Amino acid sequence: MKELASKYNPAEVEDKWYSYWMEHKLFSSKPDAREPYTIVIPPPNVTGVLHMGHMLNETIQDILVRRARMQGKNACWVPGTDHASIATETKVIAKLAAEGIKKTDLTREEFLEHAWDWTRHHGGIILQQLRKLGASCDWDRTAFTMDPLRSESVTKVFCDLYEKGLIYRGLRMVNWDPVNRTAISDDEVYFVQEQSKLYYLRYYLAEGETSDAVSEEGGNVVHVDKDGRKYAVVATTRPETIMGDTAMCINPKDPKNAWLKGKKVVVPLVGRVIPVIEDRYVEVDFGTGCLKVTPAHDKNDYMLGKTHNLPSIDIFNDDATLSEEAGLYVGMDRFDVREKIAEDLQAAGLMEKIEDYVNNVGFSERTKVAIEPKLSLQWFVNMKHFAEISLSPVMDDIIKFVPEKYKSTYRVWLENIQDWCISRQLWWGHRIPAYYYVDPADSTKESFVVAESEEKALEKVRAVTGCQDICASDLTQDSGALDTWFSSWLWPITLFDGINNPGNEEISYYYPTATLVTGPDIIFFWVARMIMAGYEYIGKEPFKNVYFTGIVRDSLGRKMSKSLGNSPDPLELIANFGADGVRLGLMLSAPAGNDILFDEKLCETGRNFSNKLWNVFRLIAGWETGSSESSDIEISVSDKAAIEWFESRLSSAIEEVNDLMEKFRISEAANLLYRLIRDDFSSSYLEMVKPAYGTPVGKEVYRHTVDFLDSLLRLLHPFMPFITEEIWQNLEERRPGESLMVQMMPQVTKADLGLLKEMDFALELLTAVRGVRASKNLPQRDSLRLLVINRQSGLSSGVEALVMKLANLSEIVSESAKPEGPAAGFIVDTTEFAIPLAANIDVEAERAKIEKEIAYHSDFLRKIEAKLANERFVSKAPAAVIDAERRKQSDTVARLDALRASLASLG
RNA sequence: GGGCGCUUAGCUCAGCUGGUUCAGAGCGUCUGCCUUACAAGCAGAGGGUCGGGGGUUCGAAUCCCUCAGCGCCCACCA
Repeated sequence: MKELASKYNPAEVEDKWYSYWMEHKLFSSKPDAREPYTIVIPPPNVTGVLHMGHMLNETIQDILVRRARMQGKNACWVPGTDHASIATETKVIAKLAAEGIKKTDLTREEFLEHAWDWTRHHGGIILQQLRKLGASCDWDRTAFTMDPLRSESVTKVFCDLYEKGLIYRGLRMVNWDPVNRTAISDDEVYFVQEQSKLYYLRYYLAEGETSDAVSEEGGNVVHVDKDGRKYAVVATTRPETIMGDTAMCINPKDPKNAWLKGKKVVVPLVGRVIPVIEDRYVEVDFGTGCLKVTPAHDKNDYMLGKTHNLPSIDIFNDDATLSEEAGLYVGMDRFDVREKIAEDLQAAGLMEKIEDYVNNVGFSERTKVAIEPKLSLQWFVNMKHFAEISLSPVMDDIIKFVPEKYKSTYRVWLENIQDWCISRQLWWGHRIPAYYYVDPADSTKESFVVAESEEKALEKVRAVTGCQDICASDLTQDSGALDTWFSSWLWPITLFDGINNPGNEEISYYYPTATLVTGPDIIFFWVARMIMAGYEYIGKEPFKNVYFTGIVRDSLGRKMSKSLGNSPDPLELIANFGADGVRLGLMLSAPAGNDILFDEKLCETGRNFSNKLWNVFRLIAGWETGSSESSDIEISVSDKAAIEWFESRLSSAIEEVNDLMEKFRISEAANLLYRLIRDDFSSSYLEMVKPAYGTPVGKEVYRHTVDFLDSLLRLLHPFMPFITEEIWQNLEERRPGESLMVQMMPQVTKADLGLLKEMDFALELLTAVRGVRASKNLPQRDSLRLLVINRQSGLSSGVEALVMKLANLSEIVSESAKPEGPAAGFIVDTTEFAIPLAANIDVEAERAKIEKEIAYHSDFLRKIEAKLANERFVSKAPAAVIDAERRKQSDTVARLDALRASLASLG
């Protein structure tokens, strides 16, 4: 055995084993007779880089996959990336802008060329980084949401849903991103409370409107200017939209504004005469109770416009500058207009007042620009059908959500679902397979067909129109692209080619997948929609479990972000602490669904533990098994007890780990293994069987110890794959290509509960003796005598021998009473012990200590006795509980007796 | 405005179906140790009225009500 460094060096080890696993194709999966265990990666953005959120996510997936593999399942983890339509397009535009190129100067083809360049250049870095983490993905399966197979599937699905009437094109109020000049879905809008202003504008009664009959009676609030002209006041946060006003609205039950009923008013500055309509939608108490209605630029106004048949005036261009339609401020930006028009209104005497106001403003998630509600022709998926097929599987736990609380989030969303706007006015993405043509019978009419290809579209057009002269150049494909999620929602299906090639071997074998690991932030974007697509296209759930991780925050609880600079670079962490160290650190405090407050300290704990394990190996590897004769030496009772105990301990730990993993309590499982290895195996077991310096270890002890370590390595492997492989490979002779990765998890054997309990007692006794040593300054190398006073029951000889060895006792003697002379006394369970001391002890301190104990236990006893004296308790509580209570009572009495005896012996 | 969740040791959190000697773990703190695997270590110690109040129960950290504080999601009244 070569010389082993006392410090574990992950950098040397990790790359070596990753290459080894790759070389021997250990991540590779093909359908076979075994039970499949499939995980599809939540595809990161193709041009993204690894951040802490990914680290958490991918570590969990790797743990699940590696564990399943070691349980004999055919584990398959499919990696890939997402084209991230809007995110990538935004980045490419920014990059071009830096080079002085505007998107509008390019053709679609030229732009896509740039985008593909960018993708090739920056793409897939993140997948390379995942290897550093140890991710056991089947890299041969690496997919991209915009590769040919996935693209073809997307187009097919679009056409299919259109045929089924589940996709439609319609004029709707959508969220418009004026920077990217595209519609976005409701889910891509976030709201921010903003400090803004509420402008109160004067809407004068139109010429010829008589209001003579109006009196102030009945609660009417009539505004009159100095010239005696009557006007209404409208409060708005967006005065720049008045050019689009086509009505003013009041609540029919509003007494303040009753005088306006049926009247017409004049839009300030614009001069347009608009009617006053009535709708209960208007809040009487907000502002003045008068609402300006701009059907083209507000969702609610749009609804009002529809109900009351109002005209709609679109005053904005696609970039949110004022259009010709506005008539005023043409070409100016909306926010500049807001300031300008406020001044102009003021100057014209049309501004009643301006108040500070806090309101919620919607922003585009991608470009961080205020979204503009805009009426436009877009493509939608009818979600009613999908909501129906996807609710009950989650409610009935056919798809299990961990943690469960997200079930209700999911239900509420589905119950209030809106149609999904899937068209984007972007180029980077799957192009919408709709083809427009001018109707040959009526040149003013534009029609369209939806088809998988231009050829098929042409056929359709010819069939529909009956006109064979139409050729490809007469067709114009929709210039828009599809929402990224319209490809992601098919991910678990398209990874196995289940759309183009339904029922193929792969989809039949790997689908439904086992567990999806993702953040709750994309439960609607992605999780829900995958469930929908899964049932629609395969008729089965896409996954059996969804494990929602929390958000990784910094130690102050702040979200990690680039701008705060509080996000550590994962690769740097790996370089500092080893991938294993980082993985364990993350897992030690990452309960499902709870945010994790990340601190590098965690990784340090992980690294320290790696080192611990490494030294465990060094110790065992360094043991001499001695000459062949020594192998005949009979095993000592203490070694035998140690082995039997750890066997039981290990078995019960395996059982616990199985249970925890079953319940996705991953961090608890990590914690358990951490303690099992550090405390039970290293601190206790190894110290028990460790041979004296220079003496050989017995063959049987060695054999068992190696087996124990082997089992521990298997259990730990999913969490810390590199170091466990390194040690496993060196622990015994291995054949080329052999790997811990594909060994079986250790099985539960029978745990001897009596022995476990006995050892707990022994370890407690050991701690007590060490406590005496620490407080009395008695070095470990000096052996002590231990007296057992009035012994009730004994330890087995093996365990007793272990206590003697670990506590360095010369003997354990039974006495009927505590003998005279200085001694340190203590009680474990109900037994009193004493260690005779050479020097005098501090009697007063000792007395105080014992008295404190007596007080505590007396109080405890009082409570128990009160309980047992309670008639209702004795008659109502189950027998087992009463028995336990009686046992507590007698134990406490015994303990108190011992304490009092101890006190008395102090003299 | 609606919904969900949280509050247990200095910090981060377990504590599951009310009862196991139940008040726990890790980290941090303090004390002593360079003991031939490991100072990235070992041994020992201290530390909590389980957010406040009320109720149910023989029995409550655990169930119910209420108050306070915190967090998240949804909705978007100009």
